[in-house]
Amino acid sequence: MPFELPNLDFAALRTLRLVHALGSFSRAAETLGLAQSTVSYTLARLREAFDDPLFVRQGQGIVPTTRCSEIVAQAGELLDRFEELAAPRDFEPAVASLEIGISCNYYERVTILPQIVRVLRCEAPGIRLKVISSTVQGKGQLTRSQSDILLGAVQIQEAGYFRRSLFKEDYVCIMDPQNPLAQVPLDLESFVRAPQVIVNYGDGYRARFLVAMETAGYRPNTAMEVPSPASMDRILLGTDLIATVPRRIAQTFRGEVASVACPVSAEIPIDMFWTARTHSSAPHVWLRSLIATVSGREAESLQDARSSETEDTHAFPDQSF
Amino acid sequence: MPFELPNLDFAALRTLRLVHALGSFSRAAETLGLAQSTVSYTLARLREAFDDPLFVRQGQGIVPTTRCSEIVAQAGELLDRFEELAAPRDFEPAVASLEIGISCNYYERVTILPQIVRVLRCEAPGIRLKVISSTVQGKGQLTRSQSDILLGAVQIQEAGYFRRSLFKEDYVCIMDPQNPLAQVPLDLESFVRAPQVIVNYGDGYRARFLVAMETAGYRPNTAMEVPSPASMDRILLGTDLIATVPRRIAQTFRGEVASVACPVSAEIPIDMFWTARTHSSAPHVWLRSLIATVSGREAESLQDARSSETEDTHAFPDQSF
DNA sequence: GTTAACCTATCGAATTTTTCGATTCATATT
DNA sequence: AATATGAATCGAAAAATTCGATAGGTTAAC
Repeated sequence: MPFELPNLDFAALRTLRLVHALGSFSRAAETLGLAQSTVSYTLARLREAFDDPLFVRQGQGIVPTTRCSEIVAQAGELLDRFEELAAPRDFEPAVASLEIGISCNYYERVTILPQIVRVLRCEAPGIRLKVISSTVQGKGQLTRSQSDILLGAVQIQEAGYFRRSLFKEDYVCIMDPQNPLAQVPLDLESFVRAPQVIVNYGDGYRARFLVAMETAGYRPNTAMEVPSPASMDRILLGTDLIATVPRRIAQTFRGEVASVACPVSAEIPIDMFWTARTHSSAPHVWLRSLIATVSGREAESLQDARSSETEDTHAFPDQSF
Repeated sequence: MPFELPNLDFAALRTLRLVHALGSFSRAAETLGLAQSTVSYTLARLREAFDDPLFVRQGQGIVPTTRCSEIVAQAGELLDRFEELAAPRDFEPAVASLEIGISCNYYERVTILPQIVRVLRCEAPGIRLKVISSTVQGKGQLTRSQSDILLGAVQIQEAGYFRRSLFKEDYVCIMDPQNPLAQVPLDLESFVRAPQVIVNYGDGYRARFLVAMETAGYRPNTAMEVPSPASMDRILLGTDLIATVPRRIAQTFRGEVASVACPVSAEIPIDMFWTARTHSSAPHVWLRSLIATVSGREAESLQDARSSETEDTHAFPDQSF
């Protein structure tokens, strides 16, 4: 009996990964819906199995040992492979019961999700969507399994992610219907001069039309910044302000505000990303296909986020290598 | 947030692998020293997790489903990787590959690092040292994991740091060999009067002999300040200036400048600090031991940076609680 | 066609592990 | 000092795993 084979369950590895990601036992417990003492006990088992303190106290919080970071990296791969292996191979939308995590921002919540939800309630009422704000962390949320699908105008260069292009969006300018600018096509000069409400998405992101403007040497007349285009109509009505928002956002204000083409042309490519972990899971394949379908015709082209390639057998397959 | 998160432990995967190999629940149970019903129960869990019968009865025995064989192949890899991951990390310098961060200043880079590097290239060529300037932030760099080891004449009062005393250094005065002061032992009065090049280490630090002088009521005749003792010889040669530097720094100028004992006695304790984060990591233990060894005999005394401390049972142990 | 041999599945009880709430302990902050 | 934060620990409760015994099902032998 020289060696005792270490034993752990995958849930323990998930806990380890989460503690590492959050830097806190208590927050991990909260996220998992468990008591803090439970996480503490799980960590004790992990410490035993790996014969390492894993986390040591430092200052306010905890800091992972060097070995811990190695382990988390490896364990992450093990978990992904296991979850891929255990992913359901077949499912019936009508009876399947599971939760799928989607990470996206306001734009996708407004333009894509409502249609998805409608279909889901009819055809797959057992699929529960857990939508979280991606802000600028969408990629990390995917890799940490905090979400299964990432939607948005995101660019991921690295290998290890699958991508499907959904559609391209462009900008329109919206304003009070009384605004003189709403009466005629908007020219560039008027656009640049007009007092604008700029959406800054809570910092860390600059809308593409702003980048395009700047590249062309213009600077908008920023009268106000807000973090989200939500209820922009309420802001604009009765003012001389204009706002430049994606076309589909503008459509949600239909009737309330006037919209005209934006003289600065900029495209927003909206993509869907996922990882190998859910790549072969039947419900995920189904949902991704649904998302692509409701996103419209443009969704026919598709690719891997990485370079390579395969083959497609479904109506709206995720990927062709 | 994936599906009904499947959970299994690695022991279950081992059982699966064994059953697959032996083609029998009972023999697997026997091999594992378990009851047959236990294996049956484990298989029930596996069947649930993978949503597949895995084994179906045929004739005398059982036969694996195709999915089962896939799973066994994958699970075998998962098990191998897990066991590799959980295997006690015995550190072999010759093959280890990792980076270790050291925070120190010019003095330690000149006196300690060259010897370390020499040993490392022979015995542990896979260890990459990342040396950063500690200036006066060494402690913060440690706690922020910007470095793993801090070397220098540092005093850390707080708890949470490990310390090992390396050696004590003293000062000598160096000057042009032609300097009259170089011909006889230097007396205090001449020392105080002599025009000095003062090393200010880029502000924020005052050399200990300066503190000692001031305490004794003397003030040096400062002719010049420089941030580092590097190439001090080039500055001194052909002048009447003197400089007071740690003995081992002076030795790097050997032959170029004359050096005499400094009449102000001040000791510089050179210590090594680290944190719990790397305390139990085999490569770090090994390197710390190496640093202590090449730092010489004086390294035998050792303590914790915190209050408690004990004696030492190993040749050059970091610490024993 | 019955029986014997050989498996796996299942049941109830015993055991072990996991979880929880409360408390304690350690550290940092006021 | 006092307070706040967060991990460790304790005892009790809940859940899971394990075991022995037995049931159910298939094959081979008579």
